[in-house]
Amino acid sequence: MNTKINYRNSKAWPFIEAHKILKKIYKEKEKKIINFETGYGPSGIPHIGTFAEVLRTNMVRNALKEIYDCKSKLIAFSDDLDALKKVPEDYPFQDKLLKYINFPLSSIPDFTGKYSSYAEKNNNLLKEFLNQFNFDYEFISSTKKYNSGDFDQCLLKVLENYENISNIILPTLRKERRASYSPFLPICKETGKVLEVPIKVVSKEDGIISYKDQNNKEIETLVTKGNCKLQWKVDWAMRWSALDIDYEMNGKDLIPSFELSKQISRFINNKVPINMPYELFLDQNGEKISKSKGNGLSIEEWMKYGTKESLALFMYQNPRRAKRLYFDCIPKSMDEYKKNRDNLVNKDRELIENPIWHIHEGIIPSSTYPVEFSTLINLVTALNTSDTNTIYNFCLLYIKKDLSQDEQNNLKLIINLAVNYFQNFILPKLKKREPTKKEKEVISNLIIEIKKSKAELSSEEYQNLIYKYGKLLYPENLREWFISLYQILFGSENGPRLGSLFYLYKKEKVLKILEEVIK
RNA sequence: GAGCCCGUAGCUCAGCGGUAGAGCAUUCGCCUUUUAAGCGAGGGGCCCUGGGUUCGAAUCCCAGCGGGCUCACCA
Repeated sequence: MNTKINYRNSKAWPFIEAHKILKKIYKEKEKKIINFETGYGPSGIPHIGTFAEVLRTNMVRNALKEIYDCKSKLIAFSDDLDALKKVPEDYPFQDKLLKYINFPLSSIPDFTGKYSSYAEKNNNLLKEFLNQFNFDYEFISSTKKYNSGDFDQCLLKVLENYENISNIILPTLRKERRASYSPFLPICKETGKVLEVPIKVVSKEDGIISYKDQNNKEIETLVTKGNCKLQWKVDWAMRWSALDIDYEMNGKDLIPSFELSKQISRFINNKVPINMPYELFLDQNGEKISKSKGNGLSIEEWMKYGTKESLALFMYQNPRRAKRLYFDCIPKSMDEYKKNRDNLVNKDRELIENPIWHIHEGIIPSSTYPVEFSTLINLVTALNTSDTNTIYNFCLLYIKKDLSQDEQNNLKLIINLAVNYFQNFILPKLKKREPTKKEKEVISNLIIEIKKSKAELSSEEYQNLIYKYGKLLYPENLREWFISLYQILFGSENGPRLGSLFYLYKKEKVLKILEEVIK
């Protein structure tokens, strides 16, 4: 911790959140470790929202580290004992999965055969994403925790307060649902399904309840040792106590649920984390992003066109505001990242207000890419090519200074991203125009002249030739000539300096391109 | 019905007590050689309305109007 900085006045939200934690734990003298939790439901592939939650929670954790010397832990908790409620629309083995409705996710096979269960596959996808960002986290499987008995003590407490807890939930439910509601969901020994059935308390001391199975037979079961799962709002509250959770974020859709779980926790160990609700991501039209609709962006899609840092920056900005998440966000975020990185000053005070500090957990990279991403996209568009070497060499012509190894690597990296962006979003919209009869004539004369030259031409020589023939066609207004060439060659009104481009392409390729145009 | 978010340039948004900002769009000027991947110059705003706090409000508070999302099945 740097004592010179007054963190208390920081406007950066991770510090504001960290101070809320500090304020609370000052009262708990025994506190040895601060636990941050993020939840994940592995019923489908990880959502970008889940990812955002981990990223943002980690930013708070990092801010806390800066102001308070204390151990902390980031828990990624997977609700893999939850029952499968419906088959995700994009899942390839629809029919096979349909047979497993109401089964715990961790008990469903993975039909690709690569993982031990359906939940395991999705859990691993999440871990892969988190590992890409080098998060330091502890992954916890709900199934393992229930089965190991780690939750037993808290489960018995829930049973002990069965009536009190039920009374909190029941008023929030509709009549039909009230009849069948129970905080405990027995896992059927015969079928393996998670049952939503009314239960009777048999013995609070021994932790035994009973329910009627599908054949109307009265079955007794322990609530402990993985025989029962808690209904989720109770489950959430139980987890706070069992895992001693100090901080947890949630989407605004869970605000009412959080309030209920908070009440429930009074009957367990009364542990309620500091909480920050965040706004949900919207798509281009302002609608909620959902996997089934396929709108908005997935993590993979972002990573195809932007760096992980640009994604992290997007997640950092204004978590309490609903933000539209679509393709246009990527170049903007890429440019803002560079701007923030270039604006970095060494003053501590300003450093912690800069998103870059939070994105990189306080360890600032020594350099970033040497050109703005949007400029690079313009270049790729102007060159109308996906050839990364040509683009790279043109960049070097333009930058005119030596690049460090890091900068070279960064440049190569974002050129690939820019090419992807160009191919998917710009190329389909470009329309090259046919040259007029006169233009064809002039271009073919240009071709002849280039052919005449024995050696390779320099960029100046190419440029001179272009001027020479342009003057024949547009003696008063050479500008028209260039606009025409750009339209014919690239489908846009602006373009690169043609002499330089031809020089990079070399004679053979230049001739090929020009001949193609006048066919 | 309840909760949350948002109303700032034509569009998308940033700013969140101290002279109204960016990108894109638009208008004008610029191609025989310091980078047209553009460059230079301009136009465009009762910062939703009304009240309050303040020396001072786009910014904070209250009320309203408008837009949107979420929850009230499941998680």
